Amino acid sequence: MTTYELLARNDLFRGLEGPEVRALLEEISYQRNIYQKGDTIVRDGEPVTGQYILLRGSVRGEMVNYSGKVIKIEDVEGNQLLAPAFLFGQDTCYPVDVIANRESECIYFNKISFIRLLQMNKTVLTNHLNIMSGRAQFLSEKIKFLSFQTIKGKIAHYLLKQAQRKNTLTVELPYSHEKLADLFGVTRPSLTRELRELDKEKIISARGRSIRILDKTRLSRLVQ
Amino acid sequence: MTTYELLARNDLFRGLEGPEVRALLEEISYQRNIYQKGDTIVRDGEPVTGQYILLRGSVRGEMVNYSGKVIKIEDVEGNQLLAPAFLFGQDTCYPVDVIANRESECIYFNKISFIRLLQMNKTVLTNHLNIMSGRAQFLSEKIKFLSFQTIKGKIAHYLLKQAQRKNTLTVELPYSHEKLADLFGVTRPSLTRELRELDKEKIISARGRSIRILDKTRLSRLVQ
DNA sequence: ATTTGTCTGTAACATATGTTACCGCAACGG
DNA sequence: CCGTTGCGGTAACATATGTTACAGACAAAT
Repeated sequence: MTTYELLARNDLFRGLEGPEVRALLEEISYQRNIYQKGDTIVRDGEPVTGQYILLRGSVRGEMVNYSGKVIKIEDVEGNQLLAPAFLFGQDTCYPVDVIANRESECIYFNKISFIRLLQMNKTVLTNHLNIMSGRAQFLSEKIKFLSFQTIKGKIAHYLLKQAQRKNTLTVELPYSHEKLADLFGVTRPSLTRELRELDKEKIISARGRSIRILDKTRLSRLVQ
Repeated sequence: MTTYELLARNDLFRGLEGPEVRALLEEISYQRNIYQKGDTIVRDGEPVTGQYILLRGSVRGEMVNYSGKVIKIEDVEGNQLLAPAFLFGQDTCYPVDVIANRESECIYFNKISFIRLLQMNKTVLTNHLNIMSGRAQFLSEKIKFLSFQTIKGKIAHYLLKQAQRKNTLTVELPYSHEKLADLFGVTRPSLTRELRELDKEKIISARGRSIRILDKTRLSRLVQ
């Protein structure tokens, strides 16, 4: 697949065909780079001078805190923008190291070129606004979530949202307890314990990943 | 002060003069509304169809959870965009009720007009990208903060950041323990207790709001 | 068929934090 | 001068959650 076809599948170019993407990119300067597993793509604290797009591969964001300990922040898989919310704004330094998990390919626009790109095409502009909005919405949701004090509160909130979205009382968890616990910011055994307890209290029926809401009223009361 | 002069001081129009703002707005349709104390400006769950700008006054965002309890999310004072990150993206419904704290004035662009505005002027476009980035950066910072598990970790992180910013070892807390505890997402007695303990361990010297970092190395180790 | 790894379930125990209540101090206004 | 108020400090106790470790179920790989 050509770079243009790959890019046409990226959210930034959603709605455009390969040839249109090609026409846009012919007017704009950019670089392509291939990184090997373990290569550092950007460093924590480095100024953000442009926009990277991960075409293929997988990278991770790592944060180093004052005491030198490394914390993985998140994985980014294939065909996405890296740190779309850090090219603009006051604090235009990368908040993390970005390191390739395996062989990965990136395309890079410097800031001026990227702004031109946004101005040249209305679709690209609205796509980018969508991406940034999506990011902020994701973060905002995550904060609400982290603010629910108890694990049961988080479970209740999560289940009620899922149930509401699909308009059903049975929820098939889309992740393992392990991943879900990460999402909730708690440990796996604690999450499992609380799920078991809700099951014992007959508020939900939980067997592994499949959960059925038995008593919506009591479940609702658990949301802080 | 005219509407144009007011808007010219808004971050969205930063870099433009009153007459330029006027020229832009003459080409674009918008509404002006005045709200009285207690009026609801937007409702939780309502679809976002355009962009509000709070010209003057003060509003608050309130969230109602499943169990009907009201939680204040944040205050927005004068001359700012309301929910700049929710006009685009998937989830284009307001996540909160927005209610006027006192008499307030808003200007409203529908989505189409707003996109036109962004396209008409490069300065406005980059300003808006800056606003949205700034929002995401703020949220991202907040998440990092909430993720530090222990209260001591939060204190350490906070103090080290303050100290670094002002390049000094003495920090005068800008808030009461009460407010700071809110910011940290913990209770006031707990925050005070931890501060006292750090003082006892001679890692900091804390007397009320004035704090002096005594052992930066050990303080750093507390950041998770 | 056996091994391997991943996932859920479980338990004992440690610990961080919340809850509630009270004290004393300083600032302030009547 | 004296009550009021807001704030920091403190303590006893309750509880939520983390830590660590292990066991069984199941699927994938060999």
